[in-house]
Amino acid sequence: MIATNYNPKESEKKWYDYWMKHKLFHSEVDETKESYCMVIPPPNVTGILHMGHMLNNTIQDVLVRHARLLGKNACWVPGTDHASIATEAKVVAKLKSEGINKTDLTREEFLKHAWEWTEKHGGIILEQLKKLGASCDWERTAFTMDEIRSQSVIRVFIDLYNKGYIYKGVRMVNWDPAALTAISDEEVIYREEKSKLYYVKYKIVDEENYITVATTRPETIFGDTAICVNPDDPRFAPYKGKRCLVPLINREIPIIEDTYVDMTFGTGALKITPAHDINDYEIGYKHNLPSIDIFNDNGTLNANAGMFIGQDRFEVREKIVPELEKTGNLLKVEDYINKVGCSERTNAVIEPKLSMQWFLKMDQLTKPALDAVMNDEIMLIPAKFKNTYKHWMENIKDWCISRQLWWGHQIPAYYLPDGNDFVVAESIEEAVKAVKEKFGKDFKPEELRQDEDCLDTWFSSWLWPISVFDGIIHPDNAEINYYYPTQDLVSAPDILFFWIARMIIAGYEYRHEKPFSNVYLTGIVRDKLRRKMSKSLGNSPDPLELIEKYGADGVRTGMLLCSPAGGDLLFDESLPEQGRNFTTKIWNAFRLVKSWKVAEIEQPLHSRLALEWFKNHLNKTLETFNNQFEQYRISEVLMTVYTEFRDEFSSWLLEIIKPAYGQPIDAKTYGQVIELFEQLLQLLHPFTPFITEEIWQQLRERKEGESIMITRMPSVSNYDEQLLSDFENIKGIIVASRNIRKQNNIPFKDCVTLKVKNNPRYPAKYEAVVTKMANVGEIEIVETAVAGAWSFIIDTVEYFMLTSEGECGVNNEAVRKKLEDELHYTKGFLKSVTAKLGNEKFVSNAPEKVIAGERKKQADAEAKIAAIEAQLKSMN
RNA sequence: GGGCGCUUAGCUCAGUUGGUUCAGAGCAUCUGGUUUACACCCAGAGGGUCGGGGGUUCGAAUCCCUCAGCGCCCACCA
Repeated sequence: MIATNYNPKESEKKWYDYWMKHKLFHSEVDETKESYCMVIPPPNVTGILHMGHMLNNTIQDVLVRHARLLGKNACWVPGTDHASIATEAKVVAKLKSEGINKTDLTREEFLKHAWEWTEKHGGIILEQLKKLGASCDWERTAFTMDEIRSQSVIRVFIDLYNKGYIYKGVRMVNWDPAALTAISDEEVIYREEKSKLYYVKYKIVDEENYITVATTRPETIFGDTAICVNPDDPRFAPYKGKRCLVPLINREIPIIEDTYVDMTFGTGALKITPAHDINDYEIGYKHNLPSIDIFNDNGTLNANAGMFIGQDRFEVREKIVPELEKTGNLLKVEDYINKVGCSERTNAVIEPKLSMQWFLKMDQLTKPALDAVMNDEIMLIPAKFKNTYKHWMENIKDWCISRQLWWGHQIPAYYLPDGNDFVVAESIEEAVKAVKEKFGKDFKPEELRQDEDCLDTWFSSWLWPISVFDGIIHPDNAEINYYYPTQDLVSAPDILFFWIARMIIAGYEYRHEKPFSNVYLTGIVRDKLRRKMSKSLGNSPDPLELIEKYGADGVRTGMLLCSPAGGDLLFDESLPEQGRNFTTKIWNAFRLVKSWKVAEIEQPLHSRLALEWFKNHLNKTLETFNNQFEQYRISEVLMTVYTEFRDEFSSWLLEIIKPAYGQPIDAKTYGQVIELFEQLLQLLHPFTPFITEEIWQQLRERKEGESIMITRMPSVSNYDEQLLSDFENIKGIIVASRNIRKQNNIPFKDCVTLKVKNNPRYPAKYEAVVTKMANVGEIEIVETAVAGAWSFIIDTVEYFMLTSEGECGVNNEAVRKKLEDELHYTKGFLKSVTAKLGNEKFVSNAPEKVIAGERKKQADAEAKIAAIEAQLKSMN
């Protein structure tokens, strides 16, 4: 007995467990099979599933299930990322809520807390992915900080250092005052912000004159070490070589000249704060100016400032204004739109800061990675991202890879007691040896000190497609050789540089080969108002609640129905609702089929014809399906299957073969329908894995361990275009007859009579389908129009409909009007085609094929006009 | 400031190397309908001067120019 209603919850649990039990997601090296591999973009280990993950992982699952159905050895490797900054911030916050400061802990103590936190929250997100139906090979679950991945990172660091790509140096870096670490250029997001432009007067030494600068950051005046003007600016000629006083603290600084200064901006004078601005730093360097760092790491002012010590930089910006006014050093304040750099992670305003950091030289590494994308060795989908990628690669700067954090891979550099000389080594023991070798000195392990910093998270994830197969430490192992390069990567465009580009770089550096062939870049999930989904706006639904409400299949379908490649997905609940409705539709079709009693009776002609048609149709659809899949047009593939199932299979095929109430269905038809249903389920399975498994299992007797997941997708066979087109005409006849019935209140149970005016285009072969679907008696071929009947034209064939009593319907004015409109239109069409064919330039320039097409159109139009005119005549 | 992309039905999008007079879907809307799978449904219908202007061409949603609006990426102008 089949349940009236499909129960997604029950089905999802049952089949996911079943798939796991039979290890159907698991892949092993098998040289006899083609591998299809994909690595998951590892979510933050302590993160929870959001809508972006849903979209992303649904697409991945569709791809991997599709590959499996094509008979490939499909392997989707899951895992998580330690997410250095994000996780450390969470742990710090958690400790703080318990009254513990990170600074009170040793590194070891802190890491203990961090690991506890990770063990507690880690993997939650992976469990959530299972609810979605993700068919990952869970036995391969990796973590960027587990043993193998950590070793890989260290090995790569050392290798790059030895190759001379990694260096250590004092540079101006982006300092995140909230996370208390340096971050890379890519992690800085520039925003426009309303701000003020403060005009601050600096008194000239020994004169009553002032020089005025315009600045957005008056709180940094304590770090000023010069005022700079353009040497060509006549306004400042009198001040050449003079000195002035920093307001409030009255420190003397020189007035210098540099062509860098834009004379048209502000007052034409620029204050120079080498410690807190990248440009000022360069000018300071050039002019040999001292650098005064007035900030603590957390963005408060330090003792160097001389005032406002310990207060936050933004507070000071407010407070300094009245002080400057008091001393007469503030000329005016203007509104100003400023570009402000913020930390991608903490959203804190970045403070340029001079500090000792580790960098990776990028210029040489990027070459093969750039070429690979430009010559389509690696396809970006959509291709528009090629430009963005190229631009980034060509303008890449050295990557700051050190972070002043504890949660991450500690930099394997070991310092001698002098604190200056160091070696890079895999372990302390190795370091001792290396020191001996390099400096000829013997030290005990405890005398060497490892670098305090850890590495940027992306310095581990850029190895992901290699390290998940242990391809760094054991570059020749069977797994990496078999699975690498992977096929597809599904990710969001916002990590194109952070992650994707760097994986490509690492791929070529460490495997001399691309890490993947296709990069599918998803859109961003937004709400209907195009706003990003965010916690603060409260516009982000909880994915798990959606699954609860609409079922995983419904949510998956809903996400994909509306998600063009690379385009944003404007989500609202009508989408999963539509998805859910579709799963219900599938269920009901299944119920119908299973409700039939099968008998060894003769197959009705209409069933045989309909099945023949549908097989052809399905083949054509399958071809479309394959083409769209190859182009990664995932939502179009879904739509293709959606309409095939709902319109062609359910509304046409099933309706045609449906036996009369209480009557059995012939075994032949039934068997074929089951087979076709199975094929449709296979096409649907990548999108709706659960319900398709549920139905597939019930459609026939199955053995334990069998699954639709591991069946083979049907392949395309030839189909007959003429047959398909004839059948469309048959549908047209049925639709037209339904309309006439409706307009004239003729119930379906009343049989009607149909006559056809003799015409070779009439698809007589399929009469039986019309007879059943339109409930007509025998169809008669006539030589002349039937006066007074309801009439219509399909493909230039004229049809006449009467009630079974032979009563003639009366064509009403609306019908006549419609015919007349059509006649008018067709005549116009004919005229244009005829004119075109009469145009010598067209005939001589257009290709043969086009001209032949036009000729056919001309003939068709003429035939159609004749048919309509005949009908109109018969109405008179 | 530089680069890239977008603008097609109320909404979200297709529209393959230009082939015209029928610019397609899905959703939404409207009109009918409880016929024995399904109202989470069925049967129908309406709705677009393809952002504006100009050009190339026998022919333009499609190619070129220009204007307008939107979006993304990059960039050290205080």
